[in-house]
Amino acid sequence: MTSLYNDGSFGEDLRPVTCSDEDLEFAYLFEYEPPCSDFAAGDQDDPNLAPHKVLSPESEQPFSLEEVSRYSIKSCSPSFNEHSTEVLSAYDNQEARKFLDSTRPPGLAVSPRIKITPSHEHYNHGQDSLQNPHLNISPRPTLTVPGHDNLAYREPQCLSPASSNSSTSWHSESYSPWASPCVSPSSVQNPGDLCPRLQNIHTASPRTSPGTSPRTSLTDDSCVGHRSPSPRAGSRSTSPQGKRTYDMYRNPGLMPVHRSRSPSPHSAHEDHTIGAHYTHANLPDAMNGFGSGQPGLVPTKIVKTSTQVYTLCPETHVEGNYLMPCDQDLESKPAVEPFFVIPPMWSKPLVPNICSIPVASLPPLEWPIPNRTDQYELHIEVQPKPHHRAHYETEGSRGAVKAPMGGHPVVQLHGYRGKEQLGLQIFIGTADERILKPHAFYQVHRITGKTVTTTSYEKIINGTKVLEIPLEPKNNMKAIIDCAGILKLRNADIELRKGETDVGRKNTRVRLVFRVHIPQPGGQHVSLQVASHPIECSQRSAHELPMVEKQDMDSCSLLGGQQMILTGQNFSSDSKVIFTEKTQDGQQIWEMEATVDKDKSQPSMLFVEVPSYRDTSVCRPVKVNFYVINGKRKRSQPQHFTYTPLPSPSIKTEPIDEYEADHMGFAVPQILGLSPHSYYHNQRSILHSDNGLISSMAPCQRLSSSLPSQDVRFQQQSPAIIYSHAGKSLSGSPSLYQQTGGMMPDSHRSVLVHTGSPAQSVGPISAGQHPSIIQFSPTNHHLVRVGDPQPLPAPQPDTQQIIYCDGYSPQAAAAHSPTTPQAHVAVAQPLAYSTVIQQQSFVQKGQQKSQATPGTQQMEASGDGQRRVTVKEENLDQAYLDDVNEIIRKDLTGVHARGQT
DNA sequence: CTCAAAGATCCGCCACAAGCG
DNA sequence: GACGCTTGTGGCGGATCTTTG
Repeated sequence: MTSLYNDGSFGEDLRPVTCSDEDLEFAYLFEYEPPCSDFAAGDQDDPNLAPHKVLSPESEQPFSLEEVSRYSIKSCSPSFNEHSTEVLSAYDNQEARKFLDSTRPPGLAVSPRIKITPSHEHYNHGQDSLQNPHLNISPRPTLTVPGHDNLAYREPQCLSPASSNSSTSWHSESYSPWASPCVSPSSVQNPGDLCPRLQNIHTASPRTSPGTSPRTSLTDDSCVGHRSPSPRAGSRSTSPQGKRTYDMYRNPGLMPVHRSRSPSPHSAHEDHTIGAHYTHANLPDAMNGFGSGQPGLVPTKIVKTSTQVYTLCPETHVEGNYLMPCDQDLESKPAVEPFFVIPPMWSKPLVPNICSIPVASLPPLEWPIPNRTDQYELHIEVQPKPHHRAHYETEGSRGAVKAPMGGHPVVQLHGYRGKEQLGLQIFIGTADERILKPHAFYQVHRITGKTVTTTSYEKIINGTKVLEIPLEPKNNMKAIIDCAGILKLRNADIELRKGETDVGRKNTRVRLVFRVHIPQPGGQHVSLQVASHPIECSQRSAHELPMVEKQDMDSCSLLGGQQMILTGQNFSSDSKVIFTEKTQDGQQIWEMEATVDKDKSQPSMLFVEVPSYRDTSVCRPVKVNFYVINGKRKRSQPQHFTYTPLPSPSIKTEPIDEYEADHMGFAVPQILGLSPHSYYHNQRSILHSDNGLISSMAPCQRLSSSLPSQDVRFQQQSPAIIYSHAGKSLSGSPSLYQQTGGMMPDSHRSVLVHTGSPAQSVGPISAGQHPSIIQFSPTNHHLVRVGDPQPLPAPQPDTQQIIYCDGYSPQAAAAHSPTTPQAHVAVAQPLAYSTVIQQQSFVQKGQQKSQATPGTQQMEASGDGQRRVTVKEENLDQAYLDDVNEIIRKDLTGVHARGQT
């Protein structure tokens, strides 16, 4: 297998491309985020978006079907230009690189990240086309790379300036990042082998995201049986949205095509979505803007499907580099070094935006955002079921996420008084204890069909598929989420992605994340986000693993004895409930099986008698975990339970500790309407804390909103106000963070982020205090300090600012790279700051010898450079740990240095 | 190398709606 | 237009094969 990546310079567009060596010979691969409404299409309602004619370079007439069909390159960027084009060269071909470096046009970067296998003959069709004199668009002198004859770079330039961003001769083919990046240039390896009718069908990408691909159309039923050995071949779902056999992937020519008699009620928008596909028949129209009126018809992948030798025409630079076929014998030049042309970022959405706010103005998906302000609240009225079997692309849809009691999740925006509808964005987020971010291995999948009542649109934001559905005042700003399924991406595909550090294995829990952006006067907007409870997406776990959804109590006295009712799934008569206690470094120090009342218990309910704690003399609350286990390795996620000390006048008051913090934390989710038993609600409070961090960012753009700190509700939710409750120095009292970590499942790892100056006073961060942020990168596990070298403008005493970084761009945000885009906010060292990083589930120990407690790293320094670093470790994965420790090491080094001075 | 678990794919059924006679 | 049959599609449940640790 060969893995291709586009270059990191395109940040968020890090897409792995995995091709079988047999399939891959030369491919232009990329995905672009958007839309390109001015490409080969137009908006019938908007004269400014009138279809652009894509003219044949030869005839200067719109492409004909025949002409298009002669081209083998399957799509193109509509915007190849000096701003956007990048040439990627072979990773290990220094010679080629040097050559390219010396010859490439300005503005074209050469990436060393591509590895590719030699070319193969795949697509006679394409080869013929490339040899077609009609394609000899530019008779410019060609340039060959010594020893790499079929290196090629081509920029479509054959278009008039008005449509100069359009392609010349490409078959469009979508490439979906969530879809398997397997690119099969051999879409039709041998057209003659296929159903003759299929030769004229340009199928969807073999890995096209189901929900994103407008269905291809079959011209002849006779082809159906050809591709399915099933006795019910004709009746089996042939939806390109879903059920595809593995063979179909291997041979996309066998891809089913759509002949729906019941088009989706949203089909009018289908082609506005990403990943549009074309048939040969409709491609010319699409390219020429005829007939479609579908601004979203944007090819998202270029696949050259010929072994034709190409040469670079560098002299044309921006305006006209073509991939020129030449006559050199490929076989005599085995060292094929293909180039990959990477598209630009397009900012225009493929879909008609419900949300009118430009994507570039919106916070990245991995940014934590509160679910409420004093004015608005985004709330999940009905949570999704804790299990939902995600479907692979090879499968048919497995439907929309449902609610536990039937129906579907419901989300409502409270407090909105406007008349305009808003767009509710939905994406699949992580469900571990880290900062919520888009899940690398799952994507939201738009469900359409008769059962779906909610209109939805798809878009990609920074590589994450996002559904957008309208929130309408007439519906009381409530949306029934019956259009959101979950698509599972293959682990291998995602793990190959550059910069991806997460592993897919056992990473099967997700959350539905909902966002809304509420425009404010003056062009600002308030963004709110809420995430659902975790959803387990694996097949097996749905049948085997017990899951606790609810517990009727979360604490009792040390003596135990009380009955606790657990509600959940997959309980059995053999289910046991085990209470455990672990130290901060993850060592289990207590385990006790609770008594389960088997007579009362049901598959969805367990009646448990809470065991007494091992030491009933302790005088402080003790947090433990329990889990349900059905047998070997079939245990639920750990749940949380707190033993409270027996009332005694002799109990002395302890300093602020985890327990106190926990209770503070609990107040938050309750206010938010989340289950107090869910660990994740605590994470929400983490996020809120981060929002507090965000609020400290400067120089940033204040986007919203004025929040009276006197609002009690907001005080209970706002991190800034929570801070104020904490008393004085934030860092001096890490309880806020400990509480969060303390509630985390043992099996999880976490990195919590805290910022604040010890000198900071209560309330909103004040001017001149230079708060700093160590922000855990959602993707790469790097910590990025976001400092503020400049005194912050003093916020109004009664306001809270939600600030997004100035200069934020999709590229930056999407990069999923902490080192790129936000660099402009990672500015100079703050004059004084404090950092508290708390990790749980560490495994590495002993790096810091001056730990106050086992498994805890703590470093303090006082004085002007007041800094405090507190790290707790409990069973964190090593990889995880390494990243953090590196940051800590540097941080501590700096502290030491300061201390010495 | 073996094994088990998890991932990925495949198979087939059902319900329902639309097309059609 | 009603009816019944056929077909297409979505939505599963479960089995099986493959990969991974």
